This record gives sequence, C-alpha cells and structure tokens, in this order.
Amino acid sequence: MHTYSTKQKRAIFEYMSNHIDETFSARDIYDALFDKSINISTVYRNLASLKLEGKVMKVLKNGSRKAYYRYAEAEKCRSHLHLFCVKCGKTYHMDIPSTNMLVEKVSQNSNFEIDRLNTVLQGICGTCRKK
Amino acid sequence: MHTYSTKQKRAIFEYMSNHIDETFSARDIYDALFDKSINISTVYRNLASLKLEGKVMKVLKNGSRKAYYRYAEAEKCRSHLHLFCVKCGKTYHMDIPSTNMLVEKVSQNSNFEIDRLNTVLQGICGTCRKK
DNA sequence: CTAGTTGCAAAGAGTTTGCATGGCG
DNA sequence: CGCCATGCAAACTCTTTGCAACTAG
Repeated sequence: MHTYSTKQKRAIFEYMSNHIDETFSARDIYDALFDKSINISTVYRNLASLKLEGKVMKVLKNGSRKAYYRYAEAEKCRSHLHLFCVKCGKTYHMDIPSTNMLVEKVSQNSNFEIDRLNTVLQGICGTCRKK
Repeated sequence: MHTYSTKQKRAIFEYMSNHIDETFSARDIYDALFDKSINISTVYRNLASLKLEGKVMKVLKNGSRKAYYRYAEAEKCRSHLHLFCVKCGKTYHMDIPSTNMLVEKVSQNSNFEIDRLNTVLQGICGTCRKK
C-alpha cells in the first residue's frame, strides 16, 4: 500500500514541525488549522499515518484520557529518553551519554528492554519548578 | 468530607491487592466482580478514590485509550521506578541501584524532577523477550 | 485510470454526572 | 439521623468506521 502526499497531511506535519516539543491533541491541531478546514477524522487518520512513519510521536499525558502527539525525529529519538513536563506540556530530550548508559544498564540488570520512543518520564521541569 | 468503607470499595481493593502487579481496567474489575454486581460507575468512583488515597496507581498503556489501575503500596512505590511490559501487562518494580541512579542523574543533569509514582517505563520484559 | 484519501455522519468505547434511593457511622 | 455512596440512565468526550465523492501519481 503506497501513501499519497495530500495537502491536509502536509499542513498537519508542517504545523507540528514548526512547533517542536509542544504536544497537541487531535483537537488542538484541528483548531489550529481551522482556516484550512480539515476534517477531524482526517486529522486522526494522518496522525496515525505520521506515527507509523516515525515522524510524529504519541504521548500519553497522565490525568488526561486523550492522546497527544508531537513532532519526532525518529532516528534521534530512538536513542534517548524523553521528559515530559506535566505543568507546561513541553517535551525534553535527554541526549546525555551518562543517562543513555544508565538506560542500557537497566536493560542489562533487569533484562528489560526499554522502548525509548514510547517511554516518557513524567515530572516537572526546571523552569516550572522555579515558579 | 469524610469517606465511608463500603462493601463495594472493600471488594475492589481486596481484588486488586490479591493480584499485585497485574493491571486492570475499570471494566476488568467490573467483570471480575460480576457476582457482586457492582455498578460500573461505582467501580470508576472507587478507583478514583483509591487513587487519591494512594492505594492504587493509574497506568497509561500505550496503544490503548483506556486507563489501567494496579495495586500500589504508596510509600514503597514513591521511591523506585516502574517498568511496564507492553506484552504481558505486568508491572515490575525496579528497586535497584542503577535505576535509582538514573533518576538522580536525570534530576542533576536537567533539573527535572521525576514523578516516580506516575512514571512508567515502557518496554518488554525478559520473560516475553524469550518467547 | 485507480488506489489511496477526504468529508460527513453515525457508531463505538471509555468515562462522567444528575438524581433518587440506600447504607455507613 | 445526616451525609456519603450506590445504581441507573443519560450525557459527554475522544476516536474510529462505512461509504460515496474526490485527487495524487
């Protein structure tokens, strides 16, 4: 099954890639692209499709029952952990050798293979802690 | 606002505490206690209540849009990380130096305060990897 | 052309809520 | 008794799906 490049899909991806590290629900994107009048089903279908392609990452936000998505550079994100600030909604990339090494240590010690692309550490970022 | 100890709440908590480390959706519990004919709304209300009391932990499972809950011993769980196997649904408690170090390293390097009770590392456990 | 994509409306799943009734303390 | 919890049904939110019309390649 081949996949086409439609103006709706391009608009959604363009919007997300212009807002790296912000998380969006399907509704957020629908609203943000209101002027382009893209149907909400189309937003859902394209988010699923972009996720399959590894261009977008799904984030589960605790305390919320809906799904959030954010721009993802698959190759880079597969190698590091992500931090998600429950206050401001930003995603932080922990591409630090010492933490990456620790993730591997955890894998070895527990024989548990961590899925970095789908794991998001929940907490509060430095900026929000100061407030 | 005081809270009462009802037979429904006791049944739900008893069931969960007899199945430590397994995760349950509201529906799972509703079905498991079918003979007690507890209303599904009551299950939801009590899960929320038990969560507030720290007796139960909410788990977001990726790829699913529903919430899962599991028995939690608040004090112990506040100090370690949890691994959730996306294959078998079991939760593992990583009370080992390397994971605790991971949390501290992340805190130091990024000034990010990880919420251990709400963070669940996603992956595949040793047992499932062998299959 | 022709297979994938869109819009629309309707269906589904999971969860929450209002209200009268029931039960804990 | 008084207040909280329960059951029931209805409402809600988020997401998915069927289908006819449309469009990218």
